[in-house]
Amino acid sequence: MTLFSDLRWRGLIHQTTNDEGIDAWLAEKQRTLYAGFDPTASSLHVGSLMGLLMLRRFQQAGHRPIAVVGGATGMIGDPSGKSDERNLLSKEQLQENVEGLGKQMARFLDFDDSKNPALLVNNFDWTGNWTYLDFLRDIGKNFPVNVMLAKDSVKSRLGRGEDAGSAGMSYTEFSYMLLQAYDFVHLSNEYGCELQAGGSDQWGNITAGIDLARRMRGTQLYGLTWPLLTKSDGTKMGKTESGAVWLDAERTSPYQFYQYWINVDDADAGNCLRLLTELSQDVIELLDIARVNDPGKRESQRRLAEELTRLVHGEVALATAQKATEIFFGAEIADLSDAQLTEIFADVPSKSLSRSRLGDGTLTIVDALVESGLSKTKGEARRTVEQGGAYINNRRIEGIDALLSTEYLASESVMVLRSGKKKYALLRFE
RNA sequence: GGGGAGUUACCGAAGCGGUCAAACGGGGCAGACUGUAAAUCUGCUGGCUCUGCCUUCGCAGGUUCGAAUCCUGCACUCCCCA
Repeated sequence: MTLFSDLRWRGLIHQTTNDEGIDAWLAEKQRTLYAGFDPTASSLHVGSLMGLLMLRRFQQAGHRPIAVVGGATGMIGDPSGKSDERNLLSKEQLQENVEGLGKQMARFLDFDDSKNPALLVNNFDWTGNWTYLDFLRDIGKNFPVNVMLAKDSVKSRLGRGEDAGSAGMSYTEFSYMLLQAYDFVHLSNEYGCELQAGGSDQWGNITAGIDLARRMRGTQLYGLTWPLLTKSDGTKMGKTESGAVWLDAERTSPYQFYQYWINVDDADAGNCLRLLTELSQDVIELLDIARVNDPGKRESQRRLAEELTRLVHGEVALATAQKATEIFFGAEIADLSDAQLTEIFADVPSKSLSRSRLGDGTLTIVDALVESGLSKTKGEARRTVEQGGAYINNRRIEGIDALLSTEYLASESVMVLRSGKKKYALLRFE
């Protein structure tokens, strides 16, 4: 199967500038392509996965990927797909973000390959030195305003009347597409880059780049977009109540990341497997069948979580996330070390108590629940225990008078308390 | 300025002299069921040194053996008439 037919099968192709020819064009020889990443935060998130994986798929197929971080375009703000004018980030903040993104990309792309190494560039490097007058004369001259006004990203913001929510648009954002268009021209000059890939909201910017290249140099460039990653209910993938799902372990722990995918709706699982994993068509189709026959087993979600966690956080973090999952969903906790518990329960509140309280026979289960913060009052703690909702190391504790001693420790000095199904807290006895 | 209604626990809302820590609903917390879903069902839901004690029914006083319930004053909210 060719790269392109695989992408098609996965549903990764939304539009191309050359539907009939692109498959053969890619098969013909090594091509260089690029995709851009917005440095609006210092970490990539689930939304960036599509782009990273796209570049990765191309690299694995022997092509040469360029990841462009928008140090310059980020200063302007891409209006595509946005209903409101964006706040500008400071230069310092942008610089920090650009560096953060670069580090994460090494997980997905091989920058040292001898045949087709990936490349990471920052468009500030070639855009920062333009003077305003030069830019207007050399670039701006090639942009008919009527064409610019016809782009969806502009139209949707200028719509009057029926589109009452439209927020207008500043000249700054209106100029955005010129910068991105020039990126493409620059990359084609500098690196022979002929293809730009992006989310479907990038179509207008991509074609703007292709037009500019034709006008300035008479060269033919190509574009390709992937669909936006949305759930069956129409909302964006990668958002939780507590915010975006990040690829940075500091922001979204590997456990939370793993859990996010485990909880993907049945209706979205097939799509996610196709769009976000590198599993083969055979494997994915078997998972589709399994999902219909035995949805309760959730093999698709497990596989999805496994593949993505491994890719983003590595094998070791995956193992920890899986171990944590086992524990969080009831497995009795025993024979672990402080270090392991600390890692698994990284997201759980903990409290330190004096070790002597374990020896003197005064610390009851009720006290422990209150100390840990799992219960607000002793009355509440008592109720929890009486109703069978109190656990230490995932073993139910009966009787409100139960005294805690060192034999309840799960490791050298840590005890794992749980109230109800999934509220955990650690007590450290030091 | 005149007349009326109200202020109850996390929220809404009963209670109108003792059996009221206060009905009922929502929320919350546990349990069962279950696919780490949704729905459903059950129990609990002021605090504590817990067969009892303490603090709560706008605030402050008073009547009474006894008040969330009656009286007086104060504060705030709402409605009607000017």
